[in-house]
Amino acid sequence: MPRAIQQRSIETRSRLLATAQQLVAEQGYAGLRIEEVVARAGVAKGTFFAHFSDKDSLMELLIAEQLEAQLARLAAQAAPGDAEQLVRRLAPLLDLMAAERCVFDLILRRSGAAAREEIGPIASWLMHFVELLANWLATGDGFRRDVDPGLLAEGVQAFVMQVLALHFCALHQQVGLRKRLGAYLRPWLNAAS
Amino acid sequence: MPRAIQQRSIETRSRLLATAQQLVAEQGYAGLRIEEVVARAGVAKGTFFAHFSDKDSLMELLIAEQLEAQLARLAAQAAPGDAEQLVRRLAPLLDLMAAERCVFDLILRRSGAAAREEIGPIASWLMHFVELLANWLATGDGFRRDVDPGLLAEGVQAFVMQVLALHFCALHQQVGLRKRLGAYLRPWLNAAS
Amino acid sequence: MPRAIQQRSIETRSRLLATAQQLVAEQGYAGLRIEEVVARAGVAKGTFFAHFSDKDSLMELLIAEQLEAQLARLAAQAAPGDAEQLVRRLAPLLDLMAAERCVFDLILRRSGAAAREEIGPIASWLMHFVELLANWLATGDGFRRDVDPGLLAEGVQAFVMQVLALHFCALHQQVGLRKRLGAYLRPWLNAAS
Amino acid sequence: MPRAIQQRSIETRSRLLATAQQLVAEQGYAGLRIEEVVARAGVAKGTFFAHFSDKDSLMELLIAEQLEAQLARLAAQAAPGDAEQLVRRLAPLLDLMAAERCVFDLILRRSGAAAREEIGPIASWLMHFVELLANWLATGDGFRRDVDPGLLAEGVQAFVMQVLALHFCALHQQVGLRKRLGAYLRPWLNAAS
DNA sequence: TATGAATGAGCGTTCATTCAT
DNA sequence: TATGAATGAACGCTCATTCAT
Repeated sequence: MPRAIQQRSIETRSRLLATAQQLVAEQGYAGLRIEEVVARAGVAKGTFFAHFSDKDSLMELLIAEQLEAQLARLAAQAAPGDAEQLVRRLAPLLDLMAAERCVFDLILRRSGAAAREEIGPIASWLMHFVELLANWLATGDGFRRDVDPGLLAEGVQAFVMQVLALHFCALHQQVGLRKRLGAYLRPWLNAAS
Repeated sequence: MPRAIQQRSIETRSRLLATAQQLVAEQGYAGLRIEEVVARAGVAKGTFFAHFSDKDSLMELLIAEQLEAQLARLAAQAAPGDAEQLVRRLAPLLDLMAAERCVFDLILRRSGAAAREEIGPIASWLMHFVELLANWLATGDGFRRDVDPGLLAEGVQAFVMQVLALHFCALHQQVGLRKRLGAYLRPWLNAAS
Repeated sequence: MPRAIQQRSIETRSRLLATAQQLVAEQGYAGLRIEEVVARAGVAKGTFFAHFSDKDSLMELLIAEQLEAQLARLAAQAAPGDAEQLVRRLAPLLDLMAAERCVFDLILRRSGAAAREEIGPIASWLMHFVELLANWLATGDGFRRDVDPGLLAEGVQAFVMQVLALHFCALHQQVGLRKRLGAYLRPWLNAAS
Repeated sequence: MPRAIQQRSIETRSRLLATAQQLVAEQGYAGLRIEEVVARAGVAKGTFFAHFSDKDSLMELLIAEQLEAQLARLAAQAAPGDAEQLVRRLAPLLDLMAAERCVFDLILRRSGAAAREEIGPIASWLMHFVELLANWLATGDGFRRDVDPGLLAEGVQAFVMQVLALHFCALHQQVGLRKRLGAYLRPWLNAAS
């Protein structure tokens, strides 16, 4: 008879999460150290790994949480009418992903798992995100109709990633994030006029 | 008063490169160890760091060399007529980049520098690659004309990267590399029929 | 919530110390290699640095241990009656410090910390050594009374160091160690006769 | 028939010395790198070692030059009357030697060579310094007469070194340099009153 | 004399992860 | 569940010195 998960366990886990979140807020994801997390949470290192399979899993949870919040915000809005509007909608998401190189890396690393069985929080988020995009693209008048909205949505994903990848290499590119995305999405999405 | 670079220096450098290449051939990029390189090349560790700033720089050179070889091969060919042909042309390049996760990672990390001043071998290669694509896209009859070929070419880059990123996440996806790229490139490139 | 230090940790630490001591006995302090220590102790290098901040810290511990042993031996003896006797008492200590250049260097580097808060093993030893000297000098009939014994003791320290410094510069000076120290200490310590 | 030393050689040597002096002025002795010296002097590394046996020799020359200047200044003055005055006289010398740890280390390392045949610039300086001290101590009325002035002078050396050694270990001790030296020298030097 | 490429041997570091208790 | 000591494997680095040309 497997016992219910103990109360203490739940508390420890959420304490670890909260602590990690705090540390990320202070020092960013790149500066996150398990050592610090456990020290501040007042547990042993081993305890951490009893709750999370590895560091990436923790980070994935934290990042996915932020992404989900943005997704919820997007989902609450009406479909954008054209590429221009879409870019504007995506701006906060871009900023989130562009904040830290390692965040983008993790997203890249975990995003494709969408095609597999074991779907993590980020892959799951991405699926929903692409679904939302597909819905939008199927709805808006300004979008092309000759291509499957699902494929279009994946293309949007590709361009978002491209824009982010360039962002992390070339300096002084913050300004261009949205502009560049717009340049890609207009010919990709817009209905032939 | 900088004097000429000595012959010995050139030899040592190329010996290090050749040795590294050999080791990569034997064990892959992921298995490359500097200690092994210098040991087999018969030079001191300090000598390595006198020639290359770090391990990544060496790897970048090796990878860029392979990429350049492919690019030369492509450049010798006539422009593809449509997306279908283009995908076929790009297949060897895809295989190269898909061979090892760490290779793709390095390419991603270094590719965007194209927009900056200090251009490394990979960024330089990418520039030339995109230029070639742009030329092709400006030439082929089957490609759309309503978008700047340079932008089209960047889009191809985006889709190549997307396809590769997915490749490394989902297992058993090798088969899909080309197919998936085709699915993206057809609507992106083809002239409206 | 710091818990108790585990037994295993204590064992590992003392194993490292014992191994290092052994290696010093075999090859001297100058020949001590961390890699050898960990290899022979059967622990990982990381473990070493979890126990000692760096190589110098380890050496300081080992040296301090020997110095402490000598100090204990001295402390067990009655106070010397005059400078002559004092020099004879100090001979083993001199030999210890004169055995290796790097030992003396470390002692010099660490000795003065006596005046600070963070007192390492050597500085701590030196404090006790000078205290013992002061006690002796306050007791013996043959020592001058017009100067504070603490200051006298510090002077002895100065002369010991001088003698050692000379020892390491001029070759073939071993013979002179005690003689030279005597020459200094007689006028410094002896009661005006 | 050995040719005279070439003019070019002399120039190179003095250029190296001047350059090194400049770099020391900018970054201190501890920051001195042969690489920088030769780069700025516009010669090859090998050339440096054709002129100086090693880095220490160069530093010894530079340091000895400063020490000699101070010694000349001292020699031009009349003998101090007592320990108090002596300490005041030595203050600039103390400051010089206390400026950098590595300077003091080099002096310590080279000072004892006085007892050998191959006398370097620092050992030579020290000999002269101790001679001057001996002269002074033989002259001044306030100094004890029961001990050979040469030995007394060596004692002064010992206390100077002691004071410097302490200076480099304990922080915030600059203030105490002279005071501490005075405390030692008074009982060591002063005529019994 | 001058050159400058090569040497070399070991240190300190990293920190997510494992595992015996 | 929780603990926390131990792991590990390679990297980057140092930079005065040597030596063949």
